[in-house]
Amino acid sequence: MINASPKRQGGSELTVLPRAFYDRDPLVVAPELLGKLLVRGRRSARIVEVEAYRGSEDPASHAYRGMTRRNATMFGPPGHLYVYFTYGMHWCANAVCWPAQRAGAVLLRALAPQQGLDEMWESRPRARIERDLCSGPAKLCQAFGLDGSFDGADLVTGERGVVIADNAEVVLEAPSQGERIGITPATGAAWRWWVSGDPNVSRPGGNAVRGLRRDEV
DNA sequence: ACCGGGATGTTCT
DNA sequence: GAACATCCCGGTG
Repeated sequence: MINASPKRQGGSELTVLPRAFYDRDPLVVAPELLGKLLVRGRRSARIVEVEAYRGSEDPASHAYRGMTRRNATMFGPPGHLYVYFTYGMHWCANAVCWPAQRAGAVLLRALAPQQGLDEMWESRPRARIERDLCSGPAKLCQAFGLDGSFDGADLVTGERGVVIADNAEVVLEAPSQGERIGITPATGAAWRWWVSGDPNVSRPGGNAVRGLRRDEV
């Protein structure tokens, strides 16, 4: 039980997002997560890029073909962290959404580091500039030390020391929106959102894989 | 800046 | 055996 009510370095209290925040359609939750703070111990960062995965209705979702050992957390209650292993070496983190069984999730794709940067640099020795710390789904897991032992962690109680908190200081402009990145069933759905112009966004030009250009909103 | 390819091993077919 | 919600490095302009 750590950091259920984390404090900023300056002393102002942070408000942890309640369960009800996550208990909604991931398409609604995802853009609302922009600007919120991911907090673990002294480390905190503003969420600047997310993608929605719509459970069993979404061919690109890990939950599309039903529950397996890997994706079991997605089928549990909302407000927990779904952390999975991919490409033989990387971890990625999602916030579980929707009521249990619907298996919705929001992938955290990029963060803007706020505090505890020294620990992030230590966790990411290959990073050369600050925007390399959290500018990708696997990078941010490295920076925050998130791995399989955090799969299922409750973001509301802060049971394993990780929470997502409100961030009243940030005024949020209308986010940019485009297609999701790195999925093979290219669904055509624009279920990725990012903070316009933020240098930490993983691919500012949209889905620009292999020379493809995407229209931005 | 952009592009191509290798790393690396779990999960599911 | 193939796929994988990625990253990093080394090539070329």
